[in-house]
Amino acid sequence: MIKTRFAPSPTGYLHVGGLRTALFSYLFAKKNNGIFVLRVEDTDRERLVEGGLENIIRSLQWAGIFIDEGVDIGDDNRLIQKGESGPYIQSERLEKYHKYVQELLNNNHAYPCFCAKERLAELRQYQELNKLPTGYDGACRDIDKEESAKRINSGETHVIRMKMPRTGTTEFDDLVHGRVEFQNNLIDDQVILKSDGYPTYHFAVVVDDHLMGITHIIRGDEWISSTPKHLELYRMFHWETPAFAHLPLILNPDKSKLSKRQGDVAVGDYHDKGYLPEALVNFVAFLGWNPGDDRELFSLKELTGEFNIERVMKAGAVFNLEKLNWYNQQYLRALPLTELTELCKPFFAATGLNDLDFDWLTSVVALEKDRASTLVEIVENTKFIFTENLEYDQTILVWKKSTPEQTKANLKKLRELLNTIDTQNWNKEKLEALILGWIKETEQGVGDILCPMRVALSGQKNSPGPFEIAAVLGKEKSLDRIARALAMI
RNA sequence: GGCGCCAUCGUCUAGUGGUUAGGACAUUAGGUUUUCAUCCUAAGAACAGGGGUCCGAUUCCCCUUGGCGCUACCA
Repeated sequence: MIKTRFAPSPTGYLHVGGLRTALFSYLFAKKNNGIFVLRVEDTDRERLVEGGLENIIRSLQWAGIFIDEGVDIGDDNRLIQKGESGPYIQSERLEKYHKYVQELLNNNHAYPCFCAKERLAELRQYQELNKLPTGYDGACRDIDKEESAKRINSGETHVIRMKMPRTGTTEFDDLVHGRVEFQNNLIDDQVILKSDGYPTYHFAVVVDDHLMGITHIIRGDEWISSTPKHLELYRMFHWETPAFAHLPLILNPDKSKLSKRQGDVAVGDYHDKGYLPEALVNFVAFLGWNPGDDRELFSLKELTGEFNIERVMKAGAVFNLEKLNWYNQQYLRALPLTELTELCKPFFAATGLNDLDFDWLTSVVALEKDRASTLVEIVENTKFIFTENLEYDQTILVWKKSTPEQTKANLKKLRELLNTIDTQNWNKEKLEALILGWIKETEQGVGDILCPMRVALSGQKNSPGPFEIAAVLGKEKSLDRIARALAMI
């Protein structure tokens, strides 16, 4: 049985890189009828953020990624843990780590290290200054057991380090990179248990992946260099090693690892800006993967069917916001209008527009459905509908091929004509038929009439067409706006 | 500094020992349109460099260069 996991640290929010890692782990598990686990790696007590874990799980749920086993949010909105290999939160597993550390100590695979942080800092400084490889020098590696026992009993602070072999190589076959090889003597003795009694990532990840029966470790490329340490731990314990797949990094436009400095990186930010989860997921899936042909639009379900770890790229991929916008536009358009309106409602509410008639709001949203690329854009671009006293810029109001006098006269006649339509017949089709018919009949320029009309109704340089807007505004408001515009010329 | 990973249009990518090196986003130009957007049409745009192997390399190998990652009692 295939089992994968996503193992975030609850340091605040879900990073889009994290989303992609979670997505690929999830897809790989689902594709193979396997199990997807969520484990929480909270061994760094200083970086914990209140509510960070809930936020991460909510973001995953928003994206459509649900957890088979591990930490989740239950129906009562509380954190729950499900599965046989719990607890799934590392801070609740300390006893297990201590047991395995002890085993390593007993077998002489690990040793207590009493080096003060200051000494380590000096050591590194010296190494850097002299352009030597940095790393622990093994000062405590050969302290004899009796002495270290004595020092520990006397209360001396210490960490536990694993003994890396000083010779040989460690190699493994990565599912995306192929064979990767490292020289053992260049890897220093990693701390596995910190002085506060918490394990380091390197130790906890190995113990947990083993105990939880993880078969495939799918994680970011930044871990590839520390894989030999993990492999050595598996060897020390005589545990079967899982398969590894190191995913290419998602990059900033300058090709560095995607970071907050250069744009939004939190999944929540994209939600807040009005991106649809389907679009983000589709986009992020294509950062480092493709189906091998020209198809680009994939639902999560379709991705599950098509995903193939062998088709994952080796090189990092730049996060291209314009392409995301395009994806979002595609999904926006594909959405039924009522559903789209429903999704827009909270965004309207955020600008103070509450309790609007739903059917009418639907017609407002329809104005921008095929034009906007985010939900926020829909709201922003339809703001003029709700604005009470529009201000007009005369240079826009008067069409470039016309004069103020002409415009004034045209709008006046237009208004009179519009007044002949009664409220029941006030809809886009009728308006269009009437006005276009009149323009044709009187042999006027289309732009001479429609342009000022559109600006009078919207106050905008650019907007949807005049008939759609008029229909949404209704007769009274439309005539009112034209009158106001008239007064401005 | 050391180690590792990577390298096709600006970006995401397809692709093959022999192709006019394909698509998408973006860009530019034209067309449709009452503005903008949409839509349609077209164009420009890439195999990092140098050695091999081979009849032939973008493709296989090596080197160089460049980019990135790691190098913590962070993950």
